Amino acid sequence: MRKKDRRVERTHKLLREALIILSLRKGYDSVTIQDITDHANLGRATFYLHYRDKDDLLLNTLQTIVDDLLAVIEPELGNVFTLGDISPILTIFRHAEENRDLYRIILRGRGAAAAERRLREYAAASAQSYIEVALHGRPAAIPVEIAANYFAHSMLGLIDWWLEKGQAYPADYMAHAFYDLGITSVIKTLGLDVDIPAPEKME
Amino acid sequence: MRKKDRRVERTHKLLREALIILSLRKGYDSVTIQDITDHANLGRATFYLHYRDKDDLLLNTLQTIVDDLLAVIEPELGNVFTLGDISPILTIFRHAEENRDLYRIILRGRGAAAAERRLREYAAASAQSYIEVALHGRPAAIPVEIAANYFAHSMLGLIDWWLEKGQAYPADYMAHAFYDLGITSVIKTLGLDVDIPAPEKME
Amino acid sequence: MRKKDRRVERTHKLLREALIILSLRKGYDSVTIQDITDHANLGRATFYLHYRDKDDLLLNTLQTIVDDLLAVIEPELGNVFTLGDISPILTIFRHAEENRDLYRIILRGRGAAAAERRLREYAAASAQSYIEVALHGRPAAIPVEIAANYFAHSMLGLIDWWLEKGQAYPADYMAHAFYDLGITSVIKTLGLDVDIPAPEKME
Amino acid sequence: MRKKDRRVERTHKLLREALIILSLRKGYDSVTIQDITDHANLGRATFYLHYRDKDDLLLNTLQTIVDDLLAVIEPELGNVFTLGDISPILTIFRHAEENRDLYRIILRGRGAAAAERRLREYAAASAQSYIEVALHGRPAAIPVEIAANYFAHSMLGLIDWWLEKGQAYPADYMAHAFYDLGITSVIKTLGLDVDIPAPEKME
DNA sequence: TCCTAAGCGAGACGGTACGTCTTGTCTTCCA
DNA sequence: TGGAAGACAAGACGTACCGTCTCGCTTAGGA
Repeated sequence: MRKKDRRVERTHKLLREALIILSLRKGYDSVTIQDITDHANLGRATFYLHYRDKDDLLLNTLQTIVDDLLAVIEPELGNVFTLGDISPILTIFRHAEENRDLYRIILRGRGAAAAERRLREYAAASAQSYIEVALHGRPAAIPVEIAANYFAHSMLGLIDWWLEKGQAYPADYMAHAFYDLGITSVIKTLGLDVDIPAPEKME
Repeated sequence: MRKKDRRVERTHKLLREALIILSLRKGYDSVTIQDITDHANLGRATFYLHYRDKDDLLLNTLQTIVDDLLAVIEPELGNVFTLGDISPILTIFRHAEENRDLYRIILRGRGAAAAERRLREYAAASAQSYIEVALHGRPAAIPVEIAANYFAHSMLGLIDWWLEKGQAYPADYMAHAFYDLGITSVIKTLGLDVDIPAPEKME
Repeated sequence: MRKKDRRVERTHKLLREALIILSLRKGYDSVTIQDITDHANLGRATFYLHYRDKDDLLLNTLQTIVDDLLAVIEPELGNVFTLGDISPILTIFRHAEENRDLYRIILRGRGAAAAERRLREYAAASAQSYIEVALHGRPAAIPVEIAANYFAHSMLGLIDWWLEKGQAYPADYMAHAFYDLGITSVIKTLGLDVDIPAPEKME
Repeated sequence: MRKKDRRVERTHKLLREALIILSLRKGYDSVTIQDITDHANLGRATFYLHYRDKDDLLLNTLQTIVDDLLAVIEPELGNVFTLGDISPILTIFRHAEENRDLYRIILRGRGAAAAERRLREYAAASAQSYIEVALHGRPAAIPVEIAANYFAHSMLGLIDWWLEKGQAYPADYMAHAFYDLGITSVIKTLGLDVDIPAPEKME
């Protein structure tokens, strides 16, 4: 088997980075393919050897980040997961903070719609499957899909606002606030009877 | 003052309607100015006599809808408002249902980003000011802006999902679900001690 | 009826002139659409409002010149035409001299092949029809199409060489030389018995 | 010194043949390097190991053919040559017929301009030098270069037309026709007093 | 017979031009 | 005088080739 050209990986990285930097600077959809390749010191045609269009590049970039998050959060959820556990929420907010640039581009609309939708759908689907696991087949007081979508959209909406404000609050603070605002009521509204830790004191 | 040419109003209406119809058919930002004016039986240049660009038209359309909602909800809120009151929520979900086409275009991303942002910011600002009124200066347990943004994003996120699903649930049902999922926890997290009506039974 | 925009005619003229000048300067098929529109001070897209591609522009330019030639030569041929008459030959060589730039671009290959072919075919067809008229149905010693093509190609070949050499000889001299070299033998080979004027003296 | 790899010769042959076949099929300048190397089952880069560009390949191919013609015609001309001799003309038309594919590609414009020009110039130069030999320093009635170019262009023009028509007439017939149409008049116009054989009867 | 340089396949890359599309401006004409 | 028609500049799009290059594999021919 032929060894894959090591240049390709470098090219992908350059393109991803250029897209993020330029999107922050002038807005995702004012960014031109030419802008990207100029910034990456590549020929414009080279872009098309690797990606179909700008959205394709963004979606690929999103995927790498999502995979990264999953690698961290999956084990956490898998082991000792209860719906009332705050630690995955903490992980998510911290991950968002670390990758704030990409999150902002995707969440703060302006054209990155395909990526935004995919992320929202992904979050909702994940929430739904975890809720279903937590139910063990018991009936829920309201349809699970409503609760799951509520959860996903409210969390992403809050992250969006938080990042856009320049992270005026620390990630852990936001995670706790979100936990108090959203998680507990979701659990109760669903009629689940889990052990909810008392809200910690925050100053 | 000169009376405004009645034709102008008609032109505006034709353009607004064309934008909505075509956006639903092929997605807001695949719609071309030419598409719009063709559908409205107007010359393309005429468009520019009235609006700066497509976003301008959409924002104007949004404004007419928002004004419409305000005309209904303002009196409600002004009179007997308590944070625990579900009736404004009902009004909002019903309004969304009636104007589902426009809401979907604005909320379901794909390019209508300026309008989406404006709507979200407007909702968050409204929420914040009503919360502040309800606090009468008492301190809140968490920053009001967090709660307000949480509220606005989660509601719009839920509406978005609901409309996109083809309104599988009636507006009143959704309003109650949202009330249970979001409002009560917002109130409690803020440390407000209002009279929360017991969740109604829904079948 | 709407009167045609006078700008269009000006644009056509600018494009034709730019094509000719630039083709002489750097060769027809090194000339870019961008080159043409830059030289004409027009936007590149404007080119495509008027012509399908570069060949289309050249063919249109050719047509205007051919029409111009026909306007002069048709009456000559129509009236007192005999095959032995030198005056149409004179007219052609003079016309070539006046429009030397365009003739050179078309005849001196390098890509203007569609135009070259059309011109050659046109010349051959014209020659053939005039020969047939001159025959009044009498049989010819060799097929007319051979003689006609021989005539057309040899004349255009000679014009090509002459122009490319920088017209080292006057048009009238070339016309006489061509007459002596080609016309008389064509007439005799066909077996026509026309009155051939004795070659004039040239110094 | 290393002996040259026999594969090279095979590669050259494959490329030449691919160029000819594909040029006939879709026109010389619609043929891409990729087309050629695909057809020859070679890598695209390999092409550039042997030729600078497509024209280079065609010119090389032309050269092999011209050398081939010269090998036959040179002895003929050298020995018993008089301008009135028809046999070299016969040889040329027969050679064109045998190599009709290549002749058509080169003569029938469409982009093979460099090769066409070279062939025409070569033919004209040959003609001129033979005429000069025949003159033995006697003055000619018209400049030799005019006669030589007339001769070269008319012959190639006639061959072009003949091949393009699908050789509706046999090579020998065409050679005689050309002889009658062109050679005799060239001789007479130059003022040469050679022994011109009476035209043979053709049916 | 081995080994070693050449021939070659594969394909990334920078570049240039193409023809298309949409935008927003402007001008001319018509009702 | 408002709108229709449409010319125009600008500029991005995705595609197609070009010629260059690097990387390894294969193989022919000299040691």
